[in-house]
Amino acid sequence: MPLDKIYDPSKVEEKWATHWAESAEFQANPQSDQPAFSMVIPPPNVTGSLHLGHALNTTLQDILARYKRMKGFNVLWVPGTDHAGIATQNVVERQLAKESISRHDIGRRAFIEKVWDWKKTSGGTIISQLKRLGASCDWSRERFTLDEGLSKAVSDVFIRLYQEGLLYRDKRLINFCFRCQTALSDIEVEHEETNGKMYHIKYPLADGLHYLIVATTRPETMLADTAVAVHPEDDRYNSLIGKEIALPLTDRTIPIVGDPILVDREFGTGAVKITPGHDFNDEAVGKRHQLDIISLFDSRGRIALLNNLPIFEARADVVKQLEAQELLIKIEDHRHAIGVCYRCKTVVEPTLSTQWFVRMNDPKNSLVKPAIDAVNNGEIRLIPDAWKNNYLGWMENIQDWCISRQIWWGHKIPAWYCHGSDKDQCQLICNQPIVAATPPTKCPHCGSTDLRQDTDVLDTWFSSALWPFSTLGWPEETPLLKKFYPTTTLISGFDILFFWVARMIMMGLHFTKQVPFQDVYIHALVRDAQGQKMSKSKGNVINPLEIMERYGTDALRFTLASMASPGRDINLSENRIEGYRNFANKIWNATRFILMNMPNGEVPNAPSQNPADVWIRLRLNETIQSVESAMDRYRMDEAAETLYQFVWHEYCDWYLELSKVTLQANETREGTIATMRSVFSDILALLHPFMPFITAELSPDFSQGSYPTDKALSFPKSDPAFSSHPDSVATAASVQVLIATISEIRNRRGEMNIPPSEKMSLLIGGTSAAGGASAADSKEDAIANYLPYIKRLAGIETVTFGSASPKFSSHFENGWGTFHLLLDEARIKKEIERLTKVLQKTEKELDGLQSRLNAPDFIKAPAEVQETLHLRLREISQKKDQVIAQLSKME
RNA sequence: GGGCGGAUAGCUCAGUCGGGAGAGCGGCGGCCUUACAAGCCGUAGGUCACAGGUUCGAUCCCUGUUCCGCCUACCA
Repeated sequence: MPLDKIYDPSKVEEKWATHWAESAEFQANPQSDQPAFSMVIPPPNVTGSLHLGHALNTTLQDILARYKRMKGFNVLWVPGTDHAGIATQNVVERQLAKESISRHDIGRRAFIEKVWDWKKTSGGTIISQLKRLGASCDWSRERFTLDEGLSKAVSDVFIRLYQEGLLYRDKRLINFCFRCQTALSDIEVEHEETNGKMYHIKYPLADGLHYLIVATTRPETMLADTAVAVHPEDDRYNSLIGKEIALPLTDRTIPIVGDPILVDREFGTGAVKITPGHDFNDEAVGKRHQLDIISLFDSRGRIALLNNLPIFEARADVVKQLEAQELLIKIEDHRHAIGVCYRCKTVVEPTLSTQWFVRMNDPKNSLVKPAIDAVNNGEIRLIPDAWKNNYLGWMENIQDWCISRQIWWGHKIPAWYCHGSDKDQCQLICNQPIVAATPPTKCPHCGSTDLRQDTDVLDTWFSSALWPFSTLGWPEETPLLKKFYPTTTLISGFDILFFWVARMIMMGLHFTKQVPFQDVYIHALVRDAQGQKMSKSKGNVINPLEIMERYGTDALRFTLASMASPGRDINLSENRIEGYRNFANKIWNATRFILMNMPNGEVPNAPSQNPADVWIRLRLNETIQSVESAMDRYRMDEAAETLYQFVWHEYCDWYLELSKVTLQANETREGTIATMRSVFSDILALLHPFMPFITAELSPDFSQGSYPTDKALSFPKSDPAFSSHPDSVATAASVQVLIATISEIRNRRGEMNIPPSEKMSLLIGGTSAAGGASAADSKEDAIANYLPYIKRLAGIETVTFGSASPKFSSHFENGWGTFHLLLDEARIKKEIERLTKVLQKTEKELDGLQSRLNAPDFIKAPAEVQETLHLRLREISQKKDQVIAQLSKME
């Protein structure tokens, strides 16, 4: 079936995506004795839909997976999704809101059912999009963080951490999002610079005579103040330490304390209101001075003391009251960072609350220390390693991790509390949670059967921290776990380095006593062409599915791969994608050309000695080696670029063009077809990890029978014996001279605008170094083989050999001799112009070189450097002499 | 405040044992040379952010400055 003239990805991609998703060829085999290679996908949110971050992440993993598979590894790539507690709950709540229903209206059980329903109908979107991208995951092993097995792992880990004292429940200040109605961990709070106000407020002393001025950005919290702090060495205030303040708007008095740690004498007024119930710093001050803690907000962020006003209205109200009492000195503009919820961007409030925490700062460093060591000693490699310092810095300052969330969608906390009535018997003990895998039937202390499970669920990141081993069956000793754990490589974006990667390292080391992965490849963010972060509000979001539609999935994949240079964000520009779409078309048309020359699908098997065939095989070998070297260093960008250059600018531009000569002659034809086909077949294989669709589509044309699966399709091997053989090397060198010769002639034709249709004449003489007619004769034989190539590719009709030096010609020299491109008199003016330009350039280059060589201390440079520079000097001055000779001859 | 990354052609980006600056796109000129006009051939275009330093020699190493991005932090 003849191929279309233009490659249309939409005609083939769907077919292959479906084929890969349904076939068993990517299923890993725990019984195989091939070397294992394993990865787990960073599970996208089940609510997700494909964005460019997913596309990049998945493409890089797929390239690696397919590459390793073709290299003979037993590859396991585990796919799956994350239940994404808050995000998913938000989605379903929004749906209910359309019917004016809140989750509380229908209750917890019914709501959870709704979420599962939603998951069943809509949760597969992201997975099918990953499949559409060509991801060669083992889809038979798809996991979900709320699967039974994974939930068992979560429960086990929770219980063990509790038993080891690494998990505790405590009433502490935590970040609370009143919109999501839940506590958040530290890193779930984003800091946003905003223009706020700084309020200066008069705080009268209890004696009624003096006052202090405090400065605050959150005046409404003053209702929960329990002290004012000053610096003990601040002469303005230190005599007041120990005195009392009559806190305005309340009937309370609060002490003035001296605290050198918190108070900065230079900032604000040097006197700080202390609100331990709503500020992390103040909480610390409160601990140091045994201050009371007052909580202002109810669970919805309203202040009971102010008629249940929400925070921002309460602020306005407080300001109004202060003004009325003439206690407000001034309001200044003030730029500062406020914390917002990473899910809904609502301002979060530090709030006193009882929550579960993972202890990071335990004296034995059980979780943190091993995770630091593993990266320090290279057991886990971060790539690029610039991330190491970042990682270590964060780990060294890590705080306890708040893991309980007051939402409904997620893993329920396996803890029960006794609500028994016999308070006298075990009043204290019954307040302790009963942590167990299965619901206890009665309180072990008082025997009461009134036990109620903790209503909170766990932070989504708690379950994803176990992902590399929970997906393989842990805590069971499954064959899968044995064969594929620790996983080989993790590919992740830097944005979840702390949310996810660091926690997997801690949990992995603690529970499996092994690293969860050996290499962590950290890729960057995809931005728009101007380097702006893509966001819905800016309207600059590029939808990968739309790109795939317009340019093809291979083009998108190749773009992402080739732009993924380490440590740098990707600014995705559409013209780059278009360029790689053209590349796919180039491959398509190269196929058409080759098939045109093997009309019956017959593949001759004769090895060829045609120079161009030898040359391209040698270059193929070198390309294979470069690609392998790049892949081993996780330089997918380098590998992609190398392939692009080789395929387009060597194989297509030169080799196929040169081959048109040998294809014309019966005695050379077969060998060329064989080489052309086999090299191209290797090219398709080399490109397959990057552009799986088009290569899968075209490969069958170059092999007997049907499309070979990845497992059968092996990565091309380089052939060092052939590459280093003196005959191959010599032939390839000659072809390089041939290419240079053709380029020189084309260059002159181009400058003079001589169209290809106009055939020209060439006179070839001996090299000036050898000189004389005999030298010219000896060259004649050497060049003879190459003349047909020169004629066809450079538009030459007649070639003569001789030592004459024609007056009207453009001339150049190389290893083969002296070439005169014969011109008619009318063109000489153009040639003189060209030569004058060349002369200027040469002189400039010569000057630069001369001055470097003449530098007084240049003798200190290494001998070989001196040598090459002198050599270059000789070459250039020789060239200059030639140009001058040419010019003088023509005048 | 601290830390990290970036600044190279008009645009998007490569480029480390320090020794002649590259690609794609765009521009310009010429070609339907029958695989491909999503193509072919040729060509122009850069004080490698700025200022110092080390060196025989710096896009590359060191110091400082400016601008941009990100992370992080208790300046109320």
